[in-house]
Formats: sequence, C-alpha cells, structure tokens
Amino acid sequence: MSKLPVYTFRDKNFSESFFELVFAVVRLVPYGRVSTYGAIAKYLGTGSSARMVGWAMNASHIVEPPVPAHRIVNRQGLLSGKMHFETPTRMEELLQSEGIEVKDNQVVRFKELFWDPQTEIDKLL
DNA sequence: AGTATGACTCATT
DNA sequence: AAATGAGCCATAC
Repeated sequence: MSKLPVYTFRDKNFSESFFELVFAVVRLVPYGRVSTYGAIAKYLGTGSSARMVGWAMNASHIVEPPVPAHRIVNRQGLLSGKMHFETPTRMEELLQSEGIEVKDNQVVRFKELFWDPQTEIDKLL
C-alpha cells in the first residue's frame, strides 16, 4: 500500500501539484543547459525553499514524462545530487552526453550554461 | 513530540 | 576565497 504524498506550498496543500510545478519547470530546461534548485524555488515563489526542489527531484525518477533531473545542480555548479542517480557517475555521464563538460563534480562554464527560469521564461513573454 | 537530516542558499566572518 | 551559522521545511525515527 503506497501512501499518497501531500505537499505543502505557501501554507496550502497542493497534493502532487507542487511536484508537477517543479517538474514542469525542470522540463523546460533546454538540452545542454543547466539550472539550480534555488532558481526553481525562487521561480515558484520561494515559499518552498530550495531543499524542497531537491526533495522533488528524489521523486522525479519515477514520473512520466521523464524529468531531466541531471540538469539541476547547486548554485555553484556542483553535481550535489549525483549520489541519487542509478550510479554515482550517471549524472555526469548524462551531462557530458549533452556536451556539458564536468570536471571535479563541477559544471565547467556553469555561468554560461546556467538557465534561469525567472529571466529566460520572462524573455519569451 | 522532539531531534536529526538533507539533491540548498544566503549573510557574515 | 573559504568556512561558519542561520533559515529553510518535509521526512524519518
């Protein structure tokens, strides 16, 4: 019997929708680009703190359509979530397969590859 | 119910 | 520039 998740966002229960919001934003991150937990949390209103985005990523492996969780790194460009993939090297491999260079658990030229939903999505509007 | 623990970040030192 | 402390908030025990 699996328990149904209930998530809190700005003092309201959004059930799965908080996850869906996070997933929706993450899925917008273009191929070959990266974003951060904090940027996504901020875009969603800051009410949920960056930790909750990482928490959402934990569940992102089992949802459809897939979420490119490997494109989410911490604000320094470090692959802080690599341990949560199938293998500790999986995240790095996925990034490099997209042409993103990774050295010492860190995304090279992170600042250029960084995709900020706040500014990038606003640009499209 | 209280404490500890994060796929985090920011301000301060 | 690197380390530290505080804020964050759901989960696990």
